[in-house]
Amino acid sequence: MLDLAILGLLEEGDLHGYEIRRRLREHLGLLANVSFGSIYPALTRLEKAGAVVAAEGEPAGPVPAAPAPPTGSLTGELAVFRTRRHSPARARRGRKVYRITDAGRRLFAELLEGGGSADDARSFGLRLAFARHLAPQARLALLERRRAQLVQRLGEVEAARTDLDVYARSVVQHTADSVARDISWLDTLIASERADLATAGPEPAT
Amino acid sequence: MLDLAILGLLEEGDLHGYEIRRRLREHLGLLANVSFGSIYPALTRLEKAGAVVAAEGEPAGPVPAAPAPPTGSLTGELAVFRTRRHSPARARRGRKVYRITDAGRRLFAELLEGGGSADDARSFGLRLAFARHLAPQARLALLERRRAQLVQRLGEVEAARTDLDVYARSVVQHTADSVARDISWLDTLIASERADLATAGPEPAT
DNA sequence: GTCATCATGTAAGCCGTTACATGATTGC
DNA sequence: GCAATCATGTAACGGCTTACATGATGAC
Repeated sequence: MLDLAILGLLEEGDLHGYEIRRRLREHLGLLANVSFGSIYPALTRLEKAGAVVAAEGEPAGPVPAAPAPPTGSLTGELAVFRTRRHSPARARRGRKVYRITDAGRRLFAELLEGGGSADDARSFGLRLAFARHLAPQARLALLERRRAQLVQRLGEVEAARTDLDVYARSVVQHTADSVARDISWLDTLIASERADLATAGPEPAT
Repeated sequence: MLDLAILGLLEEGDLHGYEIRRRLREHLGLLANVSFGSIYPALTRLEKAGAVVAAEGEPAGPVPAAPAPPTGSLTGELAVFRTRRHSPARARRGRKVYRITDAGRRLFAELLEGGGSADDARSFGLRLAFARHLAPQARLALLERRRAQLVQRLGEVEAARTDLDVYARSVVQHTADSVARDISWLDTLIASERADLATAGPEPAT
């Protein structure tokens, strides 16, 4: 799950560990408390797996890094700028900037789809937050899979109509309400995706 | 957290591991996927700590177990009945029925208050589900502590107004809405608790 | 020159999972 | 007698946390 988040952030620009953590806390509310003890090992692991490469201190390369492809996001370039604010010629030592590789992009795509199979709320939220990188059909599939899960969960929760006391009942009830709300949220997202599919490309596809 | 759940269930009647798991899935929607690999080690741990005692196969004791104190819940007694459905005289071998001890009750009370300090949603939900066992003031304190946490979280989420794309923004927005909803739910609970305190015992206390 | 912040990393441990192994009881 | 369920347990591992250790950089 952390891998997915890291790869997703690296998709829009090179970053070092400290910065990755900062963005995790700031941008996504999910994964807010992720700590260094998780991030650095994860980066090492990803590097060993060939999903990312580390450029220690950006050794005076004339070509900065991200060639600013039209990804639609300025964040990456801003980060590079901010990084260089102080020492325009000398790179900061001991700072490892990571860049995603082609293999990493493939891994990211795989994780984004159902690869890791983790089906909790956090995992879904994370996937959806990066859904921009997903093909329209895959996006729709993600939403519908999640919806089905929630519907099932709602059924289970509502079946638990036992002799609970006030407090337990309140918890169960509020949980059920929350799940129901999540489902209708998903419904609006699904409707919106369907509309996009209908207008943009009404091809029958595979 | 599991310890809390187990002790809470044992407060209203003696149970064996398998049954504990069943109730966890059924009653509380939280902790729905807790597995045997967690429960049995947890029980062993609690037994070693003196929080529970195990009666292997209920060795023909004439006094069943829970002397049916007026806890207000019939669940425990029902469980005992169901357990005995088949073999009224002969106990099932290899089945370990656990009973909570005084030390266990103390541990339970401690965990129920802020002992373990874990402040996630699950932990709170679990505590609230057992809030009946809490003193009114402690109950109120629990609710208000949680409320403060959520308010802070809401602030952080709303501060994250950066240049997110549609999907990420939707996730953040829905998260914020959910947190806001949780807060107003807590508000009704808090109001209700205050009302109870005002009518039942308007003592200034400590 | 010292303090806050930036930055990376390691070690120990918690809390839970899956998978595996085993056996009793009951319904048919 | 056989299968489904009930019932208990172990082993290996996963993912993340806290706490610790270290050092560079920049502000003042």
